[in-house]
This record gives sequence, structure tokens and C-alpha cells, in this order.
Amino acid sequence: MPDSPTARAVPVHTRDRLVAAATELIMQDGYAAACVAAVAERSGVATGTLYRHFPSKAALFVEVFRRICGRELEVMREAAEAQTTATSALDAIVESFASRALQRPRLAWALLSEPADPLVDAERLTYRRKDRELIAEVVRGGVESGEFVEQDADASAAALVGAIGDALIGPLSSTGQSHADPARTVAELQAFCRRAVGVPSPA
Amino acid sequence: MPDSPTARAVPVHTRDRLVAAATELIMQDGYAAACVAAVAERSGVATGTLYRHFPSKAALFVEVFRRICGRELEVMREAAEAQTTATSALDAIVESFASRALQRPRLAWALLSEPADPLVDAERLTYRRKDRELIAEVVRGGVESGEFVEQDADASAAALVGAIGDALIGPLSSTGQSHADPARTVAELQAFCRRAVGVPSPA
DNA sequence: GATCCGTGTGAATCCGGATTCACATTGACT
DNA sequence: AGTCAATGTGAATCCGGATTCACACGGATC
Repeated sequence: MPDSPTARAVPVHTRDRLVAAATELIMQDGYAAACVAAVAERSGVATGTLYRHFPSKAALFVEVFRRICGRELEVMREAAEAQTTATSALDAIVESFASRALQRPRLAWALLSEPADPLVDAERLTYRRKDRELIAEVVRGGVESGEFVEQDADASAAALVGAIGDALIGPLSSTGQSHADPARTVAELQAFCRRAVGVPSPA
Repeated sequence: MPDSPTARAVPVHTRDRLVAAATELIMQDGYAAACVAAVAERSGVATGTLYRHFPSKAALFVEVFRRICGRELEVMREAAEAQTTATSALDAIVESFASRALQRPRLAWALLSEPADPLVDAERLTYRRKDRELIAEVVRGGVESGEFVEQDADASAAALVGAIGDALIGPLSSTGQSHADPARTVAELQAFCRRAVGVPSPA
């Protein structure tokens, strides 16, 4: 039975190759470098082919962002849910976010603040909102359990998202300089966040 | 002595008019709406004239950003220096930043995170760094005086800048919805920042 | 084997701005 | 008056991409 219908020569749906190529380009050189021509070339297809699978460049990248951000969010959520206290959940979120951002700084920057199409920006905001919601959830839990002081969970969550993002990507924004000591940076940030939500000082 | 040399018919150096027009456009509709044609029209000159005073559009907007951000920074610095304790200085910075950002949300967003030319982005980063330095200074003071707990002032400053920015403009990012209760938002943010640097709870 | 559909091709085209430039105008200085 | 520098004009031009489209090609269906 040569060449059965289901066992085609690993064509790997072109659509997926396009998404993969776009993802790689963003990881390497950010959104700016991810022009249609580059994506097509990297996928081994012509530029026109891209439009057989996506109505526009923006649509392709919305999908790319959706996939990446979705996974990131899931990782954070799982990290948080594996913990038993709000404090350790907060630590876990920071740790998760930080370690991944520091490993792929370019990607982190692209995801968090690199200029992009309006459609892509909208997608970014959607996920940022989800990040806030996840953190707000943790904060609410901490306040209820008495681990954290009384506070407006949504306001704190917004501030925490900003703090985490800026502390990690702010300093190295687009310029390639990395943090001197990642572990220390993360620890410092965790301490900051704990204090911010009012975890009693360990001293 | 009709028409003395110094009393020209209020020409108001065209250069300044261009800067003013560009500033107004940014305040109203953000960077995206500030195209060369619009700036020129609003200044009452032709597009070509812009290039008599600036080598490029980016150069014009770098100057615009420099002026605005410089003033904002100065206001924050003065607000901080008028205080006698690090805690009140931190409060004053947050209050200053917040009240101004909430009054001109569109401008705040343009200044903090709207996509712009690389040159303009670079200017933005310069001022963000200065913001960090100002706050780091305050944090250092607080740590020394014992008002704040021991911490890495630079790391905390980066996180604080992010927290303040996100808490204020994050939620309303580009979409016109404003904060329900500005005063409450500011108070909540001040409390967050105090806790974050380890000011002993007022309770 | 005729037709159709899904897919691929890539040069030509379109598009939104920024930028240029040949041509005034005006005031200053000789 | 004559020259020059500075400034203004705005239509024409340029430019970096995204997007289109007329033209294949293979496999499936009838």
C-alpha cells in the first residue's frame, strides 16, 4: 500500500509552517523583522501563499501571539495552582514569568511592548488583561486567607503586572544587554511583590 | 518707529509653532494621528517648511517628547524634593504622576507606550531611565533613613515605574474608558507603593 | 479525459506617508 | 539697485512593505 492517503510525505500543513516561521522570526529579531517576505522565505513558500492561509499579515501574527501568550498564561496558571498558599502562588507566578522572560528576552519584549499592528496590539492587551485577572485571583485569595493585607485586588494586580514586566524587560528594552544576575533579579522582584501585597516581613 | 526689528508682527518662530502643533496633536489623538501633513496644516505652513526646521519628522517628535517628558520629570522631582521624608516623597511622586496622567490620559499613553519611531522610542527610554533614577534616589534615601526596608533600590525603582505606569494607563490603554474614581485609584496606588518599599503598615 | 478545487507562484501593483526640490518672497547688508 | 541668506510652498517623488492576480499544477470526482 504505497502512499496511503493519510501518510502523505509529511507535508506539515503549510499553515503551520507559516506560524512556526513567524514565531521563530519574532523570537530572533522581534516583530519589526518579521515582514511577509521573510516569513514566506523561511517557510519555503512564496509570499502569495501566505494569503491562501491568512487574510492578512496581521491575522497571521494575531494567531502567533495567541498561541504564544496562551501557552505562557497556561504555564503561569499551572505554576500558581500547584501551590498551596497565595504567597507561594505569587512567588511561583513571578518565578515562572521571570525565568521564561529572561531566557527569551527578545520574545518577551516583542510580546510585551514592541510596536505592532493595531490588531496584534489588541491581542496583546487581551492577554495582558488575562494576566491581570490571574494575579487578581491570587491576590483575592491571599486577602481572604489573611496572608495579604486588605486591598483592591484589581488595582494591585494591574500594578503587579506592570512591576513584573518593567523590572524584567524595562532595563534591557530592545538593547541586548542582559541582567547581571538573573537569580538575584528574580529573588529581588519576588521580595518586592510580596511586600507590595502586604505579606508580613519574614524578618 | 513703526515696525521696529524686535517687534515683528508676532511671528512666533515657526519652529515653535511646529512643536506646539505637534504637541497638541499628540495630546488629542496620539502619535498615530500626528502625520507631517497634519502638523504642517495645524501650524499654518506647508509640509516642506517643516523640513526647514527639522531634518526629519522623527527629529521634531524627539524634541516634542523631550520637552514634555522633561517638564513632567521636573514636576515630579520638585514634588519629591518639597517633602521631608522618603515616604512622603514617594507619595508625592505617585500623586504627581497619577494626577497628571489621569488628566491627560491620551498624552500619558502616547508618552508611555504608544508605538512610535525608533528615534522617538529611544528618547522615551531615556526619560523612563531618568524616572527610574529619580525614584531609585528616593528609595535609597528611605532605606538609609530606615523608613523603608533593605532592598535593591534600582530593582525596586524599575518595578515601581512599571507598577505606576500600568496601574494608571494599562487599564485604559488607548481605549477611551477612564478610571471610575481617580482619587481612589491614586490612594490605592500610593498604598501599594508604600507597602512595596516596606513602609511599616500604618495599622 | 474533462472539469474543478485547493494550493502554490512571484512579479506587478497599490498605498500611506515621509521627503525632496525648483521656484517664490522677504529682509538685511553693501 | 544688487546680492545673498533664510524661509516658505506644495506638487512630484520616493520608499518600504503589504496585497493582488493571472497563471500553473496535482489530485479527486464524474
